[in-house]
Amino acid sequence: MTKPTPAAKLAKSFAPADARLALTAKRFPAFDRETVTLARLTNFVAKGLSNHANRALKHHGLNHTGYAVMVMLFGSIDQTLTPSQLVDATHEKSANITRICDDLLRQGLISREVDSVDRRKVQVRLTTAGEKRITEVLPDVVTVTRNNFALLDTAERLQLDYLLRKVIEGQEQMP
Amino acid sequence: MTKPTPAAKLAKSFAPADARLALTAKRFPAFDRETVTLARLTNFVAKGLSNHANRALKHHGLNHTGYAVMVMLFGSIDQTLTPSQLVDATHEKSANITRICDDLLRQGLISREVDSVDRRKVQVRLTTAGEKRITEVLPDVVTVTRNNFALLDTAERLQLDYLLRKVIEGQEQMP
DNA sequence: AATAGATAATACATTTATGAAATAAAAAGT
DNA sequence: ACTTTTTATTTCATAAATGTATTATCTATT
Repeated sequence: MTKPTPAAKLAKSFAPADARLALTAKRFPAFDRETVTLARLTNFVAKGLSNHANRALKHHGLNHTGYAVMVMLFGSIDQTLTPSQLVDATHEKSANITRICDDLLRQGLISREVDSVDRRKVQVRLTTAGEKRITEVLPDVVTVTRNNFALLDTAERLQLDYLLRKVIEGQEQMP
Repeated sequence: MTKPTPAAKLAKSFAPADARLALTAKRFPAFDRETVTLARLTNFVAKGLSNHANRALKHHGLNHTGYAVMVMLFGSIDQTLTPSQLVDATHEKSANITRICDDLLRQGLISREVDSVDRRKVQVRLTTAGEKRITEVLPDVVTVTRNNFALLDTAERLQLDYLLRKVIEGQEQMP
């Protein structure tokens, strides 16, 4: 038998990837099967999260990135952030923030105003329509998001939270 | 004081997101802060993984998705899979697999052949050049991938593996 | 106060990814 | 045998994301 797959009973849709990575590890000894598997698992979970969120958001005229921007604005003082702060909060690249804000602006969900103190900065603010939209959308998306993690109990969620932050901490130390 | 952030010392780059989500939870009681946070953390870790991998892959003429395709082929019998099997192994959409294979074919790293038994199917196979390329690339990418998880010990890696699979299991049960 | 360097945001070209439709072949049902 | 349905892949139009360059403004240094 080949090396046992961790938690073999779980997550059938990951089985094909498991099988391929197991064989790669066999053929290429330096292959670090566990960390590569973790990378693929993370990628897969992230895809599932955004796919499910997008489905719930589509008929609200949003996708998961536009939604992320609006949530971050909603959770900010005066419902206002600069594009740079949106980059920091969403981890999207600045060019993507510009593009997404262009779209939200077209929909009338945000406004843009040059900062009067530092004129390099732009203040992006949720409009009344934007606040209305996000509060309409939130219940749906929150439910969908929760469903992704429905099988984890409270302790497991906290553990996952901790482990993911520890990974990020490691990533921050990478060149 | 607002509710304490889990593992507050860890992962500075997630602090802005934490702050926004905390305030959103305050303003919108139905907001499930912990699961939404988990979703953002997962998204962020996945971004970091692909960004770091892409940097290591760029001067090998690959990106992380093309690399994923080649690894899955490398770990397959006769180093051959159909596009559908590549979809199952990589979790990329079929149209994307077609596009990526077009590129790998242009580079001479794979071959495509119509299956003689079931003529709907296409057998995608790693060429000699493809095998050479992937074995050149693997050490670099494996090192980079490992570095992402450098701060986790063995038990934590197994725990993360288990939790991610449990999330996937939950996602599989979603409509 | 003039200049050099850093920061902020956007524009543009290109790459990457997707949904939906089209094409083709096999399998299932009649 | 014939029709319907399902499966497999690709095509095409579009969306989403990125890297790099550009413009503008601020900060620090001389």
